Amino acid sequence: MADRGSRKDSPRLTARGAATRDRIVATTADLMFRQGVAATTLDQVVDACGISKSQLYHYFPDKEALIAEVIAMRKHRMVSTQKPQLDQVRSMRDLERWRDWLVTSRRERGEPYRCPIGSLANEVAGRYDDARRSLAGIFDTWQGLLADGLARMRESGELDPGTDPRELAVAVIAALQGGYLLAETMQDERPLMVALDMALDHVKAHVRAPVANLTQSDN
Amino acid sequence: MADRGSRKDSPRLTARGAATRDRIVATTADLMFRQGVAATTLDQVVDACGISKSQLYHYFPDKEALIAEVIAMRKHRMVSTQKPQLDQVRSMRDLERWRDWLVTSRRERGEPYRCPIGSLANEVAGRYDDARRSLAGIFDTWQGLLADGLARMRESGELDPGTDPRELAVAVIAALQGGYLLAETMQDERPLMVALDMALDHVKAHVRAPVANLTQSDN
DNA sequence: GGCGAAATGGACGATTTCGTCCAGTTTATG
DNA sequence: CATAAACTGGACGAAATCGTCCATTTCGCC
Repeated sequence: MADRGSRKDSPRLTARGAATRDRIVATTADLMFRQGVAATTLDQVVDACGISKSQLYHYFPDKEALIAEVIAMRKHRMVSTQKPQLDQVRSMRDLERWRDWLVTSRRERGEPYRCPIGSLANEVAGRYDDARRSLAGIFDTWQGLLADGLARMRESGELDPGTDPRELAVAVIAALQGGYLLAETMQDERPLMVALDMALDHVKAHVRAPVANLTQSDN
Repeated sequence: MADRGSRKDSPRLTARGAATRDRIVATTADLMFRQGVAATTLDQVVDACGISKSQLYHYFPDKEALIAEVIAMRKHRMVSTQKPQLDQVRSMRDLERWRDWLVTSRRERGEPYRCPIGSLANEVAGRYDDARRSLAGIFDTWQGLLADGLARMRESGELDPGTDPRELAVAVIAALQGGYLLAETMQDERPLMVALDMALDHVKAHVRAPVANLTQSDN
């Protein structure tokens, strides 16, 4: 398993130190999620964490390194929430459950219509190339988790043998991201749902045609 | 026609003044497109325009007003480039032409994989609510142009009578935006093309089913 | 307990950035 | 051509922001 570099660069790290460090990253991630990377000040981080400036520079050489850690945390968090859901995908029904879970879990937490990864990517992609690459890796991993599920659907005969799970996964994640952007901008969750419905219809279009009963109305 | 306030707030405006003002907006728009809103400094704008600080504050009360003008310009530019294309949409073939034009025109200009409106929206949506509303209006207009084309396709009988052009347009624009985001992050235009192909397949799924030959494979 | 390293607090400096001010120049118009 | 208003240049101030420094406290370990 590839070490993210969180623990390696600081030779020795006390339990308290590790806790503080993690708290800094988590708090910064939250601030950057809500107001953006550039708009998040190190002084804000210091205040929100209840620490002093020297801590920040004790654990991170500069702001860019802190951003890198935030991204690493986002990857870890994405995998730990998405993997359990996507690993269970074996049918269209499971995929619909995943879609519903995406929408309802966001709604329940009262979070803004925004993807923690997508919004990050949009802001830093043209500015910090290392960050951009890391975020590309996150998207790649995400698409991989989804593609694995689609591959299972193909192997089990639900999807057409000619289906490319990877390409399908790219399309679905793109729809998800675009749906988030429109939903946030218009302050309305319907664009997100519409986009996800399109994506799932697109997957459904690759369902192996049943021998009879072609006229069923789906959705 | 709703005046955007470009000419109204300055009672008299010399030809030279108007030219300078427009140049400021255009240059700022370009800088913000390439490096983001927060990362674009007023001093950078001053340097890039070859003007001095007082001009900026002669024409615009503050940075937020300048951002507002940039957004207004983006709307104008979007309409002037998208409307000629989308007004001609009367069939799936036209829609495919629009898709190809989107991809190739970006490629020819050597621009980054980024939507001038989407990237703007992602950055300011959670920060300046006025800007967010304006951008929502742009998306709404854009979707309207596309929906009109889809409505023509429905009226001419190419699309199913039960089709909702507006909802379809939302889905297509979402795919476009998500495709842009993935393309920029992964530095690869394929996600954009995959997303647009999905969107067009989704429209195609609403093509009125021919009376016979139901088992045709689309795509 | 004692020693060295890690962890912490908070002031401080350098730079950037937004916005102001005022003196000088150009333009429109009688 | 004279005058007022639009236009312009560039220095300047105030605040924000990144990053540094050093004294002090806490922790790990013998």
